Amino acid sequence: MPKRNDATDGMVVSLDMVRPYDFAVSLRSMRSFQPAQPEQGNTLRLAARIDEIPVLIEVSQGPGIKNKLIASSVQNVRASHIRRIAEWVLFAELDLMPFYRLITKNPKLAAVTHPLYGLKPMRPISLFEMAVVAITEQQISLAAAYGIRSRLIRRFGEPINNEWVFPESYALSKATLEELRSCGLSRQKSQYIQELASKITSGTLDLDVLKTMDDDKARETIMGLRGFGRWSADYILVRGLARPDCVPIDDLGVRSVIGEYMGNAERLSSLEVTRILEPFRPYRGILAFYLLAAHRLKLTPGR
DNA sequence: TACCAGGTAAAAA
DNA sequence: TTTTTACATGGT
Repeated sequence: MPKRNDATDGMVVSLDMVRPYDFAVSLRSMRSFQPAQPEQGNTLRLAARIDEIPVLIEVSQGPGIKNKLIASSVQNVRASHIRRIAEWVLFAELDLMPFYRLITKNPKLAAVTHPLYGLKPMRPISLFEMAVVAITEQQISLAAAYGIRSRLIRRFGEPINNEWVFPESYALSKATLEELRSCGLSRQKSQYIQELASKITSGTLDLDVLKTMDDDKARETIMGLRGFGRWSADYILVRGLARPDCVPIDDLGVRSVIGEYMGNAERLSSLEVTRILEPFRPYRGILAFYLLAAHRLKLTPGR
């Protein structure tokens, strides 16, 4: 039941998460995949634009109530919007139980995933942002892509309480190619981004329809867009939509981590990864995600 | 300094 | 149809 929060004149919403869910583990896992950041505490901060207004949503555990999640905003915005965004990002509707039942048949894997009980992948607020991220990360190092995105965000995004709202498609469609290039994008990538942003702004393209498509149809749709090849399509399915059965089998990290926990400790070939994951349909993506998280969280204890 | 890093579209062969 | 090329930044 949405409530006015008198102290802040904002909105507070309790989230409806399909259990099991562990917010703390999910937050630690998500941060372990990001470049090192200043300490951010136990709160997830989501900057979004809602009804033309920049809004900061904060998600945290209700006081003393382990299973209750609270999303709040200081800005005055409809509870339904806060709920929709937070439940999308946290993957509220994902039911982990069938995955856990599947994994108990393999004691070795069950031992790896047990400490992560309740872990769900987090998804970016918008698929437009995800698509731009995919383009920036093509070919160049993640560090280089991160720098380019920082400049894009500071130039075309909006600040809200020390966070930044990722640029609207409108802002990037209006940007000149020179402006985009000055952020560090190649001529080619600037065109991809401008074209994508223009299609979305004009209403020709709605990336949210991907949410209603099965994996193959979504992949095919993304690859129909200029600038998006096989790698980018898979990247969006895995990271942007967190499809439970999707795995980036060419990814070096995935090949290493599957080898570490399910193989001979060596990095495997893409073919071997495909074969070894076969029995774990339709949760191959969740399994790969758990193994990556187990690996990352071990390497960076205390984060 | 030179090379490579979680690619892609377009040109050339 | 398959192979080659240009492209931009940051780390090593």
